[in-house]
Amino acid sequence: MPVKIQDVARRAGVSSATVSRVLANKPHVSEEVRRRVLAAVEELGYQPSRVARSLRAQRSKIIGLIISDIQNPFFTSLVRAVEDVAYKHQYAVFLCNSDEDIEKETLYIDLMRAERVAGVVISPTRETDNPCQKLIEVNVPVVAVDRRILDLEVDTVVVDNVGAAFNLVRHLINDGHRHIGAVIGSSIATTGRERREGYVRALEAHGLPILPHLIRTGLPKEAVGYQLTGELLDLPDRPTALFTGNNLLTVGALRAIHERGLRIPDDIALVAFDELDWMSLIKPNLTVVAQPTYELGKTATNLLLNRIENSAHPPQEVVLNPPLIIRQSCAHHESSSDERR
Amino acid sequence: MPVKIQDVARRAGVSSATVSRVLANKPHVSEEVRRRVLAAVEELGYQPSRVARSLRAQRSKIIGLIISDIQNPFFTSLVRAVEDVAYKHQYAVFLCNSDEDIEKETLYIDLMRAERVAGVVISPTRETDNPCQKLIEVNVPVVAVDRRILDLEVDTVVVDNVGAAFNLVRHLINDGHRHIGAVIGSSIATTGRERREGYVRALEAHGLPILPHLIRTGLPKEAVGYQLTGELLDLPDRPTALFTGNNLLTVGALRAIHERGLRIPDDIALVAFDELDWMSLIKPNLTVVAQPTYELGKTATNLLLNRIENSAHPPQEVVLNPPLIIRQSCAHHESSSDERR
DNA sequence: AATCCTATTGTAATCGTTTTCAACATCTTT
DNA sequence: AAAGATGTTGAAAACGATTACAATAGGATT
Repeated sequence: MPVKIQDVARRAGVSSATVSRVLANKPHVSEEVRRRVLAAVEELGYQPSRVARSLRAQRSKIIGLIISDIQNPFFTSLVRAVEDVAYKHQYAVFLCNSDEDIEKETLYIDLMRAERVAGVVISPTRETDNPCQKLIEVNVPVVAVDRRILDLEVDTVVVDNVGAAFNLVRHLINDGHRHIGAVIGSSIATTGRERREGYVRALEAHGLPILPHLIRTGLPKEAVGYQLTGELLDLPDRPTALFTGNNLLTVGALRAIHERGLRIPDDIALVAFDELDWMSLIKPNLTVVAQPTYELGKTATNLLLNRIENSAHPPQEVVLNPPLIIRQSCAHHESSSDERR
Repeated sequence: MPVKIQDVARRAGVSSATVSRVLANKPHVSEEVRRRVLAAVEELGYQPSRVARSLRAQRSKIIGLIISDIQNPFFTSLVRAVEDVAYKHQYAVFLCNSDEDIEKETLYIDLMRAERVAGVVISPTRETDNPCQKLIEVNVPVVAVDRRILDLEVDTVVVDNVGAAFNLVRHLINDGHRHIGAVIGSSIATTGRERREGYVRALEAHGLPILPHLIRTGLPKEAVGYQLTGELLDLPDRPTALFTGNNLLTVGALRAIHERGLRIPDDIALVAFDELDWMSLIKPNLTVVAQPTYELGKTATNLLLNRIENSAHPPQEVVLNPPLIIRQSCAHHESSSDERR
């Protein structure tokens, strides 16, 4: 039904090869013919079939984007960045929501392969045994963003999770806290593992004990944050401060804290990984590490496009440093000064 | 590079036609051959090229999704629904963020056409003169969601904006408010126009005057909500209550209200269109109309898939009724009782 | 046993591009 | 003027699947 290159060729009185050459801005076409072809294209409203092009070129101008939770504002911002960059380069974006589910992730990766996408940006559900392997095998470029894939050689864009978590927890310690709870994502994914490590290192660096029952982990969802925080708050030796390792976990934590009528920072101090734009509306404002989400997505997509152009160079790793933003959620803690000296 | 149907055929000792028949579960294939083919597929890890299929079938198994703001949780939830339904039916989703920009929307529509997508779900930037026309012309099914396209015959899924806005404003009036400001999206899009209409009708129904300077409109973004609300609050005859017509406008309004140290509902009452999941964290909880966002996306996608299967039947319009949720942001207003009797 | 069906399989055309190769024309160089 | 170089164009072969059609074989019916 739609008009095709043959129609344009007929209208302009040339062959389809010539039309193709004009459209691709190839040399060796006379001005006269070029003019006629462009006129025909205009008149017929011709639009090349990207499907036919993809088949011929053995590669679609599409990039796949696989994330774990489209409803998480962190990823939303990342998606936005990927989309912006792709749009500028005339690429379309396949959006896939893996839901932290490895089966779904695998299916989507098969889909990417079947669609012959030019490349994939992924925030992998887990660090090892990742189905991305299948893409690498058939030479589809992959960029890991936010989370790593340990056993594959791919371009990677992450933040310094260990350092940032370390800074957050050290801040609590410097405020006098000695009994600090952690609500973090599970260690299957990079973010959970590394942020936990930052927490542990900060305690160790200050000679504090690592108490396993103060570290709670689970899927990075609000309901889980609510649940885990509740468990910590109801402990006989309730922590005086909390570190939450993910924005949704933070929302859940806040809900649990509010529900118990506890005040921040008087009853419990709170530092959080990642920021949410509406957080300035709640009091007190939270001390957080602000992730450069848009930057993350933009960098990843640019890396991917580079790799698509030229796959020769060795994989790159970009580590961004998220700033610590100190606000009012963790004032100086008095009582603990008795405990240590 | 990837294995193709010919490779499978050779391996199984049959022709590619037979392989195709097996994979499509067509009749007239002997059990013996079917077994051999499936074994070959398994051994080679064959995956059909969806690109070649699309070319041959003159239609991709892809649906296009064009929304105006991926960072708005309303759309995020909608995207999620579309993605879920598409996934179940083996469709991939092209995500396009139009940014309320008609030029970008047009470019994306051209892209959809060039990619020969099976259909498009769109929340159109404007009601009239919509570029979707171009899709209809080439028989690509379109479903409008959240917002209408007035001059095209397409399936449509929206909420009862007029009714819901009417209910919200009536609630304020019943609480004694007589001087009510409105911060709404501009009337180019359905949501802005219809919600404004609901506001106007509610005032009229109660014999209240429509004061143009109390109605502020603009793009549905937080910064705009902040700006417009600020203007209303700084008026010499500041309204005693506010109606915000969109979730992001609400966030901006809250910021403006907080910044001026005003209390809700004592200094100013507030009712809002659409809900945000973190809103339960701020006090007081807002009286809102809760949009069934997931339902919206799900219904739209199902309608689209139906239309793709069978384009014969006349366009449908589904109108969902969002519930009014009364909370604490608009207590009874005393002073106004003097004004009217 | 001749005829007709039906079940199974293969051949080849098709979808809409791009690109290689060859053909021809024109221009330069000797 | 012959030879070679260069510029412009078209014919045809890919890309990888589906499918209309033909071909063959075997079984049933007369």
